[in-house]
Amino acid sequence: MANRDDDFQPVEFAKKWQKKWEKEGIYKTPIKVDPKKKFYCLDMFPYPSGVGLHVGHVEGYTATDIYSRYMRMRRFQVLHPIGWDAFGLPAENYAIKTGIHPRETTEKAIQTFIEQIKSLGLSYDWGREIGTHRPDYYKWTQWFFLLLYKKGLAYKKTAPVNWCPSCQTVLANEQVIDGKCERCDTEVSQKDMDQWFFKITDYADRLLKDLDKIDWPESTKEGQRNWIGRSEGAIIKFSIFNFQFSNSNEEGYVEVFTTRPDTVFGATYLVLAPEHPLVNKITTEKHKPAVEKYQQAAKKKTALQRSALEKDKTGVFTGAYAINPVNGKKIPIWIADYVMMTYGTGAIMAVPAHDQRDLEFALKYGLEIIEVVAPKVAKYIVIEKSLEGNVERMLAKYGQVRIIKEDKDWGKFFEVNVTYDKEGALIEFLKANLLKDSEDGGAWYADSVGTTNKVVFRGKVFNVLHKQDLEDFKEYARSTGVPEDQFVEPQAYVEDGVNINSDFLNRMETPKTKEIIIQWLEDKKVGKKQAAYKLRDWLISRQRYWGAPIPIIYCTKCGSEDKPAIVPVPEKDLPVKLPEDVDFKPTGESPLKYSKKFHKVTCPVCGARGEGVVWRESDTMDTFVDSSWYFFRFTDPKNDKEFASKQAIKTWMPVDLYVGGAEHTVLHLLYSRFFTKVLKDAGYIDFDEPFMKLRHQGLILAEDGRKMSKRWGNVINPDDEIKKFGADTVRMYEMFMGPLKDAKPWSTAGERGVYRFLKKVWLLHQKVTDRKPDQTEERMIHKLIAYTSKGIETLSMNTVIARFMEFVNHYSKEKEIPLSVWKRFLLIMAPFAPHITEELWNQIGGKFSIHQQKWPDHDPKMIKDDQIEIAVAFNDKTRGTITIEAGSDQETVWQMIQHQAKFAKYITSQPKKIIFVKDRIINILI
RNA sequence: GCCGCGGUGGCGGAAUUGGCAGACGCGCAGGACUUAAAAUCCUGUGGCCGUUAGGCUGUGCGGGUUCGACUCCCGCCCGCGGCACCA
Repeated sequence: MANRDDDFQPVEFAKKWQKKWEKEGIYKTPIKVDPKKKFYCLDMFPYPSGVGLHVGHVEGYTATDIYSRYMRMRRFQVLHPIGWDAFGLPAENYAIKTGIHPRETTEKAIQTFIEQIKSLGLSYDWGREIGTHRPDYYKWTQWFFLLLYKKGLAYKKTAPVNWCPSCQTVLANEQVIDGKCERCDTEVSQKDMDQWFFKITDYADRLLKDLDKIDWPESTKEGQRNWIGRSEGAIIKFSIFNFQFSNSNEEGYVEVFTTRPDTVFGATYLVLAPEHPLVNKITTEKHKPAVEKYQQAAKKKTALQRSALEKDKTGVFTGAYAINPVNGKKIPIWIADYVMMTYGTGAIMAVPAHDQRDLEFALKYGLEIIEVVAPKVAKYIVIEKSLEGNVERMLAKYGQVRIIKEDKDWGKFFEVNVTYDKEGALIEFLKANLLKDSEDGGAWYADSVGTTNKVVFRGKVFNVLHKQDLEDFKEYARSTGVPEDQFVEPQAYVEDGVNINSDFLNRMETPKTKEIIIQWLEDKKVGKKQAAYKLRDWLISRQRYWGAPIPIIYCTKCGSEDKPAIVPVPEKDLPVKLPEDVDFKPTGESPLKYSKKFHKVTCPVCGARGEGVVWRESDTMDTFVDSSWYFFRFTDPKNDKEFASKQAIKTWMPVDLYVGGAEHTVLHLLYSRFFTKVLKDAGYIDFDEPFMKLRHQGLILAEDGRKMSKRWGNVINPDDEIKKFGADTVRMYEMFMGPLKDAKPWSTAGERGVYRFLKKVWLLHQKVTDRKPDQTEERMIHKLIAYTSKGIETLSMNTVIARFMEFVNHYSKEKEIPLSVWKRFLLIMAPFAPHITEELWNQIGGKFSIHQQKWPDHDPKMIKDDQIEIAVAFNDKTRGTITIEAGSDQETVWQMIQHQAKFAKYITSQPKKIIFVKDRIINILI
């Protein structure tokens, strides 16, 4: 049969084969699995949005599809499932607008997704499809909640939460971006509410440590590390001057967390967060009004105001004092909103000389500044014209001198590196010998990177240790006509160094000092070593309808009217189904609250019932709870006795390859790891990381280089592309665009190029012959097989496709292609372009299906050439190439070169030296 | 500010991890086929000089190591992503 241009109907035969694949069920997950040959290849399951599949989905899904198909051909048993992360706000918001039930819109969207995915020829096992919104799924989401509750990892507390006034719901910290709701960009405010939390903080250390054992992108691991935010330090107790807790005889104290216990001698005041519970107890009568006013104001501030944009530090004095445990010094206690209640102990010891924030605060309010760490070496910059005589020689007495630049007006600029013990002498010397106020700028300055609280200017040294000093300095500088923007603002010295003004710590160097002071604090029982984390417990309550209900019942009979007992729904009563009789309008409370049916319940413990006596929790769970365990469900999706059987989990987990967008760096990936660890501790599984190997797909940008967006009208819809060029083109083009992880712009012209390539493949069929391949051809296909295998395994599909193109270009120029070579080529291209290869396989009488064939072998011996072309360089410049026998030695190659006329002109004399790298290069130095 | 990633032709991107920079594709230019267009095929294509042979130069910038650097080291510049008053 002669394939011609006109016969190339990729869209048509794609449909034909898709139908046949489905009918024959060739992508069903195998039942008998050899544990050593299992492969779990997972995509991040999509939220079934009404817009349908995006080209970004196609990229990730194609990559895992190729991988799965390849592994199947390598005779691995592959689990490659898909499902729907179906709960969530968009469907509910749509319901609020239109009154259409979220389940209806969601199921419809799922149908669209299924059709789209099928039209791409992705090899999912549809028998394992799951949806988080279906009761047989969320039954187990609720089961997980109960498991966490049983293990003491789910708890309820009143807490200030992030409240989005527009979505009328609580947000997790992770969902607040720059103080705004990640979904609607509305500014988030603080609100006290009764909320359910998962105690992920219990797992902070393990979540951090276990990152070392998984193969994930470094950036993603780093993202998680930052999010967990572990810092080593100490807790130090400062007793409160003349104060006792009212309910005991114990002396009152404040605990602070610090990462710099070595600077404790420089602690000149304490700062508590405005909402710190001690504040009201210690504030003196005189200061109460100001303190309360400040607390009120702080409470009103949004997260946005309180953080980044609010640079100016504010605070008020409480009237109370604390005692610094290392020197007995009486220091004031302030409150300020630059201290967060949610981190550390909600209180700090302020060391203004060595913390930028404390320094700004201290300068503003005139608080004491004591330097306790000096840099081992300070840098001073002195200008030549500011001194008389040999400046370099004079300065050399005080430290290492280096010329950093020369200026025709000012002369040389010297940098003096002075050790801390000589710094005082240098300053004295400069004070005494500087030319003062001379017209041409007898000025000099010191930019002492270390002790920058000193500003040295025109022969005067300003020790900016107090607010007044700074003002004095500015005043003086201004009077000399220096523009305001030239002023050096004092910088706290935050680096390591040598302790000064620190009694028994003096002359010790920083990392060591920390150990010593911590030991001292522990001995005196006024402090201890401690790590602090940025990670906070995971708030999972949502005042929303379209989510899994929290399986909790409140009973006033088991508890009391004031404090109803929390009664978990017994497992046998799961799932707690979403009620139908609801109104979707957001009120700030869950719509479930207004469902009569839903609320009517009998206490499973005491059997009490009745309105206001027994009722259900009406909040639903954050959708991230649904997606924190779905990968387990895929191993056993129909099980109604367990979330998944031990056997199924043992067979398939952990996931061998997980591909998805980088936007889930912290949320989903961290929560899934947390759930996995909880399951391990509860004895359900025996591993503690769910995803062994993770890769991200990059963003696909529009043709104009911008993000695809309805607003710009530059969105590429995969459906349109499939209709125009066929699924194989779309798949292969997306793989050919560039490395999977990179962001890259779409190019319709580039897509056409891939289409042309596939057409060439199609036409190659005419040239198939029974002739046996010769040695060169045999080598070529062996190399291609080896390259393709490796390329798929490293997910560098783009270079594999480039090799395919080279191969096809080669045979397009030949008269014929041997059948045995052609067959193997079709086999290795099958994972990339499943439809066209199936069609061509069929045309040469191959057994159905090509996708069930074995991956062709390659002989490692065959991929090494025996004739090799190497570069010939003279004096480092490549002047040509020479074909040699593989493994030839230097002498042989050199002889050959001397016999070739084209190199003769370069050989002007005996070589001084010859550099020879076997089978690579020969470089002759003349 | 801190952390992470990156910077190679007109464009997307290759480069066996220190050994012929620019594979493959797009675009562009010239040519073939055609009444014409599309499709297809052939040739060329980093820059500069040269009619050719060839020469010089070239991987963000400045240094260094090396026979040899896109690749390793030091110092910068720019872009992207994340975190951000975290003590």
